[in-house]
Amino acid sequence: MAYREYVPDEGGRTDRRPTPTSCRRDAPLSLTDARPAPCPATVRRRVLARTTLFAALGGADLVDVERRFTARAYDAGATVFRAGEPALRLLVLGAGRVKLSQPACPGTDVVVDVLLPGAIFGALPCETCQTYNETAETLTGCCVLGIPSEEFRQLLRAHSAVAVGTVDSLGDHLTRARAAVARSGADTVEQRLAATLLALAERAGQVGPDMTLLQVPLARPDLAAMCSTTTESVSRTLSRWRRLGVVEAGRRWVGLADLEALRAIADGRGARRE
Amino acid sequence: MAYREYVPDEGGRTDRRPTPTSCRRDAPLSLTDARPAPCPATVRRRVLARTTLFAALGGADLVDVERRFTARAYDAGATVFRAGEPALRLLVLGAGRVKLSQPACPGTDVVVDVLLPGAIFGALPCETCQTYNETAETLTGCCVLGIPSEEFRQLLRAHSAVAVGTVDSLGDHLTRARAAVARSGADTVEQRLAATLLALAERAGQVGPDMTLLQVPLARPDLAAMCSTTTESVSRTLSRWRRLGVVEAGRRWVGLADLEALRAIADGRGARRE
DNA sequence: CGTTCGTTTGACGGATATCAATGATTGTGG
DNA sequence: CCACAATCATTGATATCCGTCAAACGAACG
Repeated sequence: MAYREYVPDEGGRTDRRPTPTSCRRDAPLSLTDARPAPCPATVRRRVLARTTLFAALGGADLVDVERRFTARAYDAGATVFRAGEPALRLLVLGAGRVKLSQPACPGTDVVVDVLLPGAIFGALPCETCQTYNETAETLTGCCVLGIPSEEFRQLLRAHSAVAVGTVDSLGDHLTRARAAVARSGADTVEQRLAATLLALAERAGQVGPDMTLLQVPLARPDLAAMCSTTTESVSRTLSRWRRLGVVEAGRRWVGLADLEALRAIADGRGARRE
Repeated sequence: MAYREYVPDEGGRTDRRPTPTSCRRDAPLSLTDARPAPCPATVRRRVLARTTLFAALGGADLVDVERRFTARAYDAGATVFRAGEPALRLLVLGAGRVKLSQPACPGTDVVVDVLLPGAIFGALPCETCQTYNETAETLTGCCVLGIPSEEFRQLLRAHSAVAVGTVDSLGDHLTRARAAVARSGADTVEQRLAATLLALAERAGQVGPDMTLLQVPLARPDLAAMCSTTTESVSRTLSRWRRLGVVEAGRRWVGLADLEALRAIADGRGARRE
């Protein structure tokens, strides 16, 4: 993992015992209620230092780089930018979770990625990107660092370490995006959803005694938009898996109880027997 | 477009008149029969100079960079590397067309991108890429330039212009990959196929008097693997569109006759009436 | 001329999108 | 503190797109 959370995890809140009166559980995520984190300079520097982007940067350079970024805090559910708006700033996610979605057929959006702290997004340096290609919405309270895209290009040229870091970061994003394309090729909803959840667990899974909890507060429509399916199908599938003991899930959270079974499902072997 | 073909287009062969005895036409692509192009040093340099990667590089630097690359020619249908093999070399496509595919559910591959000259592929610089994530196969005769990935990292650090170019190139690839994710979210095969063809036309469309010819020799299974569907569905859809006068298509080639209609289809308005 | 590959077309069944209604949870304002 | 609204999640019934199986056809190649 390129980056470890700097926000205290509020450890205690992870006590999930089954509420007897309900098949659901209290949302066990430690992120759901994260308030918009303020980003003082020292925190900013720590955040940047941990990103793939600026990992290779020395102390003095880091300060120089940090100075150019401005920070902004967002509530959960806020829109950072919208697809089609002029792309002015390159952003680095300091804390929280952000989802990137693109409009597909009018009316439906597809979630192309979920970002963890350290990710770069917004006005990526590329040839013909005058406008944002995606819409960025916060899934939790977030701290976002930003820099005018022009200025970032200067940084690239000035600090070769930044350029190398950016290359690495973009390489990761590209790898992940292509994996998403491959995932979306699976023919059944079961396979796509299983693969999507496993990929999320890889990046944002909090391993617990009886399940791996996805530290991303995704609602059913979000999951649907990641799997090219509908809210209802996601719900049905999760219910079925819950009955089989493969996952646990509630309002805006999912935990993976049986990773091996999910892998089997993703590969087209196993599951489904109603 | 970041790059213009350096292989002579053999212009004359584009005379496609409808063969009366058949609904198909002679393959009108000027690439299908491209023999594996030899890549002498001067050509190599010209190729590299035109890529986004090395666009900003000065003359002396360019020579230095070029010297480190080795060239190799491939026949059409050759495998450059396979997913899972140790990722040793970063490659730059000099001439021809390459498709990248990832194994999805066992047995089915998904085409995650089609590469044009100038594209980088293979061992992309990213954090944890020990093995190739995709399989690269040539769709035409190709000239491929390669460099050990370690050596490329040195290049990145040594020439900041290379690093900036790489960032731009990766940004383009990422943009395209995310667009592919969004495309694959459309629910009907018609929409996905239309969007895919339009995206291809944008990059590799040769505009003619009565249609835009896709200069990529994609077979039906290839198109199917780009749209997450089956050969049969692609064939049926193309046949329907052919009857409506929206496209023309034959063995390993597709021409778009009515772009506006295709856009309407991709957006979920229009088409289908058998 | 025969073989092979790429493509086309048909028939059928199943997975899933769609429509619709209910239930659970959260937050708000009285 | 409670009632209400709003959001999110679940479940059912139905229609249909499309994946699967099967077969035939045309083009290319030796």
